[in-house]
Amino acid sequence: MKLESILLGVLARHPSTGYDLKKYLDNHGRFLRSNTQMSQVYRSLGKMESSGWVTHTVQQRPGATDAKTYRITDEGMTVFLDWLTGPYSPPTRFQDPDFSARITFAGFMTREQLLRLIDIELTTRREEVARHRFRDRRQAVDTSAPFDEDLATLVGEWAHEGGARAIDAYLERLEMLRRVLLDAPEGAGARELLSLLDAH
Amino acid sequence: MKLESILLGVLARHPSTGYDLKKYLDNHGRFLRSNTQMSQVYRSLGKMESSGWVTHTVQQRPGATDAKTYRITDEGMTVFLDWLTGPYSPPTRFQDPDFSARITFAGFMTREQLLRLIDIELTTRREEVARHRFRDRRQAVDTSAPFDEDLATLVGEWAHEGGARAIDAYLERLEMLRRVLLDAPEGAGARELLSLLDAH
DNA sequence: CTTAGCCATTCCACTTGTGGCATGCACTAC
DNA sequence: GTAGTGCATGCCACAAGTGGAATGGCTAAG
Repeated sequence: MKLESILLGVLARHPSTGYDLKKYLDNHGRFLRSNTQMSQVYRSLGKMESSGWVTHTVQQRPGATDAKTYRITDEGMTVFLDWLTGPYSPPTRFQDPDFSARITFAGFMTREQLLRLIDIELTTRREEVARHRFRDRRQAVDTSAPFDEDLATLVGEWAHEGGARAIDAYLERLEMLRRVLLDAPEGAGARELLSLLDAH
Repeated sequence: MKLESILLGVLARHPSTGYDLKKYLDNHGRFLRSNTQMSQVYRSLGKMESSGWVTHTVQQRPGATDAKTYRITDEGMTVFLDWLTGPYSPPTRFQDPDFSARITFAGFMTREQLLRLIDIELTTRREEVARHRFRDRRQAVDTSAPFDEDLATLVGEWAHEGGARAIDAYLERLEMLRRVLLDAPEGAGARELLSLLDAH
């Protein structure tokens, strides 16, 4: 996940200062990235500005540091939409934020594009499960340090079981969203969509 | 999550070549890291060797590239155990692999160390839930690009609900493991521990 | 009155990771 | 036979992220 894509997505919704973006990443966007540094935000912003993807205007704050409000340009919007609706290659870990980062900006997609994205994610994860679920999990141990094999086995089984449940639940939720999108009539409003979600 | 810590952990269990380590990362270790490059593995190995954390011996493979088997040194073991049992600061995203990376090497911990780790993770995530679960999720939209607000609302609610369930399930599993560790008698073997796991 | 936290930006040295290329043997499947 | 995959290492340019410090005014709590 590129920080730039997230920043572009936020700026595509509304103009922000670097500080606002950092706040976004710490609050609403905290599932998209851990512990992003201020410096990283400002550096990305600088780079994107020199690429012509964003521009800024200065807000004078008498007595304090001036605030720069960044806005996405048409070119930036093109870059963002190309990323958002372009080819998606799922990362190895389903917990990685690549997929959620994209659907965070679902408002900029059509229903068809969203469905394509979901289908890719679904088939990838299903394959993953098929390949790894019943694989041999034992691992050789040959160490001079004290090693508690019983504890290792317990924790290993616990982790495997938990991982399996997590991915199963994830698949079910993806399937549910997919069904809602397919079942919903063309011009369904938010209320109608949400009640379909509840129904499933 | 440092690649180095994972590599040290694997080498602490048994000697491996760079290629083996890469295979580990693609199979058993695929939940610890997405898409690690060969070059990255070899570079880390080189750096760790010059720090004195690992050494290598050469296996001649007649006709093919020589294989280097890496072994952890006493110093490397110290560094690894310092990381493993040292202070843990949970990342923002509970899906990030920091916690699982540590418990992957639970065999090198005592039960008490493992319990401390679990307690830190538990209290952090509980606080996180308390702070964010019922927070206002609405976001301003002020864009010139086409934006489907109904779709955005649907997906936003779906994602929130799914995230909430995921973290709840995670908390429950952590609590369960904690209880098993507390309930198990001192010298319990693997079989006994696993049946306790099933019982919960 | 003072401490703490929020607003806001910038710089810097450094560490990590990405993505691809080159090399070359052995074995299997078509 | 030849294409693909697995074994095995290493080099390179570049992109991205880390972790901190410096600056300085504002507001609210104690």
